[in-house]
Amino acid sequence: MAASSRPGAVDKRRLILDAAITVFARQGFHHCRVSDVADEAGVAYGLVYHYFDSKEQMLNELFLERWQIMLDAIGEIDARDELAPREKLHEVAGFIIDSYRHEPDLMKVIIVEVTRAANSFGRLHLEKISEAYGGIAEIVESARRDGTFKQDISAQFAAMCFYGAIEQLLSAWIFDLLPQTEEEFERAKTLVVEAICGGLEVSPSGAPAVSG
Amino acid sequence: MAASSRPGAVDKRRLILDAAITVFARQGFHHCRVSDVADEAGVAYGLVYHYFDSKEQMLNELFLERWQIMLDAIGEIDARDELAPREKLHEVAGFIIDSYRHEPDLMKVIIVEVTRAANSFGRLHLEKISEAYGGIAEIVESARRDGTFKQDISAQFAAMCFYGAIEQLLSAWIFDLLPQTEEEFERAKTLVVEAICGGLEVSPSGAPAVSG
DNA sequence: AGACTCGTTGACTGACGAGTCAATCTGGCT
DNA sequence: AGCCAGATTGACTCGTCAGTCAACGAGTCT
Repeated sequence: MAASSRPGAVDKRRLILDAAITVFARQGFHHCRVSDVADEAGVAYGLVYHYFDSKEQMLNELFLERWQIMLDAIGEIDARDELAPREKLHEVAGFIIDSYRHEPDLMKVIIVEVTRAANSFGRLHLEKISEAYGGIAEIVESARRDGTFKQDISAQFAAMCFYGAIEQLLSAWIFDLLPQTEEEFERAKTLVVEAICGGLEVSPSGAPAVSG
Repeated sequence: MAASSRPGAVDKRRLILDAAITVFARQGFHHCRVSDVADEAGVAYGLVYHYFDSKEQMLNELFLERWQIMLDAIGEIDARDELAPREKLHEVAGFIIDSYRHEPDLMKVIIVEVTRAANSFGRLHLEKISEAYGGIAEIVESARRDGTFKQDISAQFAAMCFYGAIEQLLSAWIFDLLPQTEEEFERAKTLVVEAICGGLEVSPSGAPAVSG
């Protein structure tokens, strides 16, 4: 595509996309100007339109690029037969949480401007977003089949609860409502799975978790 | 305040606010014009500014009005000592789900444009939003104290998971990803509590849930 | 050197839409 | 009737900003 001609040259396209992440995360997609992105990238206004058709297309591309990586990850995790259902969900939670840990701005943009924007932008990507729910649902479904998970909670429903819990955690971090330390991120991976799979209540007859 | 003079007259302020709910829900806050709201209300453009300072103030008011009702409801539920923790959470989930059932447009606006809009608008109301998490956390906290809920999952954390699961369900309904029938709404109330309190996994030693 | 291509520039345009305001209406009161 | 206060109207202003475009630069090839 672009900038493939001179090898030494910086990939301006990538540069602009990265600047967009920073600006969208800081000011929000609606409250920033294209010129803010150009300034952040240290590039002329017009160059943005040399590489992208519109402001939306940038957001578009940021979302699709990252979301596909997540979809692939979920698919791979589901395929690992050696893992128990709870372990699979732990891997999924871990992947999403690590995504936020390593690229908080990008995840913030994706969640705030796309995933949670039911009107306007998110609608376009509803299908892609749903694929993630579907991937998680498959993990749950196979756990229901082998008797590990309860029958009376549908896989789709369970997937929503699980994903919703994780996204709420990310939101809480984004909002600075929960502490963001390395330990907290690690603890969260285990706890969110424990909360959803094992439940908040202590085991009925006082049995100390799974012993077999 | 306004229109209290002539008793027979329609409360135009309320009329405009209701129109705003419809328009914001349909087109999204950012993608609608103030004139759309005026048209929907069957009122002149200028009248909107007679009753409200700005477009944002309308959203502001819609959110605060409804959210306060929810905060009060959560407080009252928490105060009912005759209820077990799980029953309290069932009441909370029920209240939120019924809110959506009875006023889907309003809840859609609140969730999409305020609650889930970390940048821009939501930031202003972070404190109010957090109060809800705090209210749910208190229910969880008392359950931890009396030994019903696990010690190793903090109340704040648990509250996030619980609220996140519910909000994701509402989102799924808003997006038309899950069926919206009376039965589904009722089932969801029980299932979301079952998922979070009891967990997705079947009870360890095969004990058939809480029998007491 | 001259010509050609593609990256780069930033001033400019054109549309859009939030918010203003002077004029008009309505109904009550004296 | 004449006056007043508050409701109602909608044309207009004015700033903002997405997107355009003509010009410029920097390599490359002949």
